[in-house]
Amino acid sequence: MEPALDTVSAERPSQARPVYTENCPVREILDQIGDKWTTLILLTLAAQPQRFSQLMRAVPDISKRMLTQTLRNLERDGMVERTVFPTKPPSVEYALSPLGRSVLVPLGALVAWADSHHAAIKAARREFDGVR
Amino acid sequence: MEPALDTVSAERPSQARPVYTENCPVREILDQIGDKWTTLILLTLAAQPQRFSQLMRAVPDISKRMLTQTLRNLERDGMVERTVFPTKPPSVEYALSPLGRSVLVPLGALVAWADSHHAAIKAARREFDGVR
DNA sequence: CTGTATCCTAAGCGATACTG
DNA sequence: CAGTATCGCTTAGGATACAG
Repeated sequence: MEPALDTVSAERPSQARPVYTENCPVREILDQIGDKWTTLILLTLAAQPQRFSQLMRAVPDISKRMLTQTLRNLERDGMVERTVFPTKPPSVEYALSPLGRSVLVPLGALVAWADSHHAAIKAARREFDGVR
Repeated sequence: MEPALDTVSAERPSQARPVYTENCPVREILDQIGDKWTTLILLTLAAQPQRFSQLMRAVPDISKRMLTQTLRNLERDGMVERTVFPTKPPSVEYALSPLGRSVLVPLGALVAWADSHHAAIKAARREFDGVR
């Protein structure tokens, strides 16, 4: 498999080449992870498997529509497993799959970075907005 | 500063509490990193500082409008430094700041994850789409 | 060469009502 | 409880034309 990160090319050290072109699978994945809810759901499920209504409460401002949609996409990508218990009324539990747990490592690192640097970013913004 | 990751609460082990509420600074940062172009620009600048037109070539399908906008946001957040050389016609160089280089660590890890797992994801999708 | 301004479309998402 | 269907708004973002 090709390495994704086509950075400085040895043959042409002064010229960067295109990195990710249009139908790049890495782009696709990043796009989904970067959508409004996916990361939040993954982080919430990291704590423990949870039912639909628990997730609704854990992510206070998500709509049923978007929760369903996000969960379906995650299930489709093999990151989340969905289990239906035939109680009445039915209850459904969502849990991270091994793949889902594995993405949590780099994702958690990114969240940790955001948490420890958001003060610096806020300061940079004030500076920038003040200057111009 | 509070830890961002409010996962399993010790007091109420069977109940997850809300993770990130609406005006969470971590959400803001993730939203920008997760937009269509920011990560691509950061990765491209990781190779070397580059001029506007070089970036246009390096990211083949970005528009001038979005390149400008993404660079401005990154500059505003203190991740990218913009230097104007008073040549004629003017040339402008963009480079990562220390903050920009620091985010590249977790971001690079995430990209590496995406690269090494996109085959598994594609397989999961085929499975899912085939079953239902 | 490095932008800015305007217009316009497509996608994302929320609100609401309905269903097994 | 756990969804689905429909609607309509809002925003992201592409195309194009213009400017310093």
